[in-house]
Amino acid sequence: MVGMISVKPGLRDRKREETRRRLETSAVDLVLRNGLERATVDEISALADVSSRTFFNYFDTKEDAILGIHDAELTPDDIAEHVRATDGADPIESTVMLLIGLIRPSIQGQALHDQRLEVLRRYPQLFSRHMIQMTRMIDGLVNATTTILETGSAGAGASGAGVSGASVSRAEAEVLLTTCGGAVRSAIHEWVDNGAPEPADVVRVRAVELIRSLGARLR
Amino acid sequence: MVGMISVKPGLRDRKREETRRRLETSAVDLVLRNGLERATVDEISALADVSSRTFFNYFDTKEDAILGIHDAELTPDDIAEHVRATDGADPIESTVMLLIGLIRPSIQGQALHDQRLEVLRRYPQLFSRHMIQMTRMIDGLVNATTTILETGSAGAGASGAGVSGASVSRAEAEVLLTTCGGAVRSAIHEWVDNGAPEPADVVRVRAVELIRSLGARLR
DNA sequence: GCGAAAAAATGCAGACACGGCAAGATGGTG
DNA sequence: CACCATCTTGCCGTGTCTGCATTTTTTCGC
Repeated sequence: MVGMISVKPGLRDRKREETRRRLETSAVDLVLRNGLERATVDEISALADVSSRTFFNYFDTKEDAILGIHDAELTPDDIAEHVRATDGADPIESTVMLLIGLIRPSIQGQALHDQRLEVLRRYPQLFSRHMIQMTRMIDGLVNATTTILETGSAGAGASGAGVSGASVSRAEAEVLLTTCGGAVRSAIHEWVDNGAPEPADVVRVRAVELIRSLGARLR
Repeated sequence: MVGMISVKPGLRDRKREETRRRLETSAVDLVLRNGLERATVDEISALADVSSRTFFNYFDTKEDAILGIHDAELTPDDIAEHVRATDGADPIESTVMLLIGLIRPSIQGQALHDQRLEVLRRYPQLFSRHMIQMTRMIDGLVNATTTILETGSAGAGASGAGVSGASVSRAEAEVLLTTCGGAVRSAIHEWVDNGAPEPADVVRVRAVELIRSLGARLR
């Protein structure tokens, strides 16, 4: 479900993508214009030229639209795919990349980019949404990883996603992933507070750095 | 605001405490009886013999009532107090104790105890509420710690809460605290999934163990 | 005790998020 | 073109949560 939808978009899917984009930009625009509270789903939908009912066909909550979160479910296959793609890389680095990839849309929406950053700067509460999302991802990750380890469906490459080895309890995996998620969150936070030059790279490097630093401190 | 409210409860405060307790038990009861979705604020309030309007004088959200979360604000003074109380203890251990203390009510409500655990077992989504709460606490903690470090209001004991030393960036502190929070969350999760014998001790020990294990793995 | 002041409870009205359902519009396909 | 799947939309309901004005309850000085 990650890199396999490239045969041909088709008008339908293009329109759907376009509508989603319009909803996201409308949401961000209205939040910046009227404030987070005063931006209602009705207004956002109206500005995007769809019914407010349709809004909920695209997003679960208002905040998801603002952040551009597609509720990315993470299947065991996705993990396996990622493991394969980043084979040989450092486990921590690989894990951080995976997590960043999941919330990338919310921080890298091209034209929305600057405005979305401004929103995050003005309403830092939205970061908690990131954390929730991250937690859900982590749960999914742990489950998926467990599945992989049990079924061995990732083949010989099952030792790369940072949760490698058979002697890792579920709790240990959760803690490791939570730490990575927290590092990513903090790195994004820093990055937003500054001007935010190049996206993923800076964040990734900083996140890994933070994890290393923690490792040193836990001695 | 932590250990100083012991002069004399007074009728008012006792009643208030009682009402809160009734709301919490009513919430838990109804969730177990009718399910999480079908338990409405109106029902909960009715069962607790207060108006549904009053409900929101006690809790911000329905889930807060179910979990028994009082929205514990953490002031710099609280931190200083805690630092003083756990002076000499291991920084990690001290930090874990602080975090556990903040969500203790939600896992240690005496008579509610078993039922609340059953709720958590049936609806694990509620754990995410814990995580939000934890994140908020962490933000508060980081801010408070910064204040302490700047003003030095904790006196000579400012080097105990796990965020000691002057060379700790905000991001580093966040990551460390997030890790501790994640460890506590996972420890509670495990503890709930089992029968849950003695509360705080088991959770604390396990959480610290998880953090140590992570430290070893981050080599 | 008693009466004023503070605090809490309540009722009411309403904004808003979100969901189910069924009818209508529209792109994909043989 | 016709058929099917999917998407949109309107309608209406339920439930969360808030502001405001009013009433009840507790506290406290006297």
